[in-house]
Amino acid sequence: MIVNRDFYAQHATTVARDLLGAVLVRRINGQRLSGRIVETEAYSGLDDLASHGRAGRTPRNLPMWEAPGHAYVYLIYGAYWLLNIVCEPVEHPAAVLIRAIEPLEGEPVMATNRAGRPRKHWTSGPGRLTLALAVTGDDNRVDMTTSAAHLWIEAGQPVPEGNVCAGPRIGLGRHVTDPWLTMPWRWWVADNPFVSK
DNA sequence: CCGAGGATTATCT
DNA sequence: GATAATCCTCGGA
Repeated sequence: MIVNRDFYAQHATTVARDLLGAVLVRRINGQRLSGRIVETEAYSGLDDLASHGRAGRTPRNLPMWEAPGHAYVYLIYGAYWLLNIVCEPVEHPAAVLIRAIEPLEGEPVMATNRAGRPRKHWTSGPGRLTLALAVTGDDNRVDMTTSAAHLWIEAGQPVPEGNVCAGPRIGLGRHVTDPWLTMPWRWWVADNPFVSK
C-alpha cells in the first residue's frame, strides 16, 4: 500500500514521526530495493533557521513549496545526494529528510553500490542510503505517491511509541540558533543499528 | 571504539 | 568567496 498525498499533507513533524517503520522502495531495472525507515528529521516553515526554506524561495528549494508527496533531492558538500519528501499543503515550505533505513530487499545490489563497506554502513546515514539505492538529482521532484516514478514509500509495521526516540537535529550550520538548534525534530527507532551516529 | 581533518561542487551573498 | 540537513580515512587506544 503506497503512502498517499493526504498523509504527506500533514505537518512535517507528524510525517517524520509516523514514517518510522514504513518501507522506502526503489525500483531499478524491474528489481525492488527497499528498507525500513528508522531515522528521520523534520524541517518546516519560514521561521525554521535550520531549513532550506528559511530564506524564502530559491531555484534549489522550490520543491519545498510545491505539492506534498514529491521528492526533494539535493547535493550537499559537493558530494552526497540527500533524499527528502515534501510535506504540508502547497505554499508551506516543509520536508522530511530520510536519514537511515534498514535493508530489506535487494541486498546484493546495495552491497555492490556500497562496495567494500560492511552491511552496517550501507544505509546508516542520509548520504549513504542514497548511494545504496542509487538515488540522485535525477529523482528531484518526482511524485512519490505512485509507482510510476520508481521511488515511493509503503506502509509498514508501526513502531510502538515506547521504541520511538526524539532529539535535536544533526549537522546544522552555525547560523542555526535556539529554539531551532535544540528543537527535538529528529526521530529514530530505539537501539536500531542503522541509526546514524 | 573514537576524534580530527580532508574531499569536493552547486548554490547563494 | 564562503558555505553546506555528510562521509571517509587515518592515527591512536
